[in-house]
Amino acid sequence: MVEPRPRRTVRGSRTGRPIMALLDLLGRRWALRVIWELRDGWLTSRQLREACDDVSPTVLQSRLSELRAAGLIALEHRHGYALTPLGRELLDSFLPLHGFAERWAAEALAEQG
Amino acid sequence: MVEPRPRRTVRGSRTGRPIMALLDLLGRRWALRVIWELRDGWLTSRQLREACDDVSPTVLQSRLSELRAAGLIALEHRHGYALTPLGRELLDSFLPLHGFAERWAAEALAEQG
DNA sequence: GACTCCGCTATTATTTCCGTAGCATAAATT
DNA sequence: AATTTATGCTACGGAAATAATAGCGGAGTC
Repeated sequence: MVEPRPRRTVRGSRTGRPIMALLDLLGRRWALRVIWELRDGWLTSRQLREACDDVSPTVLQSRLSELRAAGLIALEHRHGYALTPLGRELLDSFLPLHGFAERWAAEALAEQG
Repeated sequence: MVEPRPRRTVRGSRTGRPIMALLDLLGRRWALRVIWELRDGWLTSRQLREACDDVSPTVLQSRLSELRAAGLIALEHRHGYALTPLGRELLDSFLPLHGFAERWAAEALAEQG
């Protein structure tokens, strides 16, 4: 699967707008989750696998490659994976989602049990 | 495919934490994009289809059903689809992504042309 | 030199998604 | 009243992405 990059046409968009490349990248399975799980620091690929409910290594490695190519995470020898400054910035950008998820849960419970 | 709801175990998570349900929901193809395209108001399902680069109606309808069940979008007769107040809140939560995408593009260009 | 953990890959089955065509309904047009 | 147009939505077959399991080569450790 092609690695999404800004200013390049991506899966589902012919415009090449950066936001589209980003939505393609983040819309792939486990991509958001991986970034989320790296919020507190380094994780080896196996720790990451555990953290993501034993995701299959095939997809995990795909996502890791893509996220690395996108410059959002980095791999350091004997440490594992971590967010780059850019990746950290991205995480901060959707950190409000966590708070939202809680409100969402509250509202969904109120409505439908 | 099961519709993700908070406090319910979802695809890829046995914990039922709301954030996991949300990441599952938003991690599906076109989910983020649909919310994004609804940022300026009502769109009929066909307008939405066009806006999403002619996404196949099969998947679009799946995402629309899930997003409706999650209470993030609503369908009104003769108007089409629009974000609910909750959905609007979600959009606002990841609106910073747009700004991030632009910085990401700038940085990627600087690094690799 | 056997252990352990690392990042990563091969293979096969399953799930999800795509592309095309088309349905039933309802409003507008002629 | 008949036709046209647009709505939300579905069926079906093929393509693509993901899953599950097993295992590789390398690097440190004891």
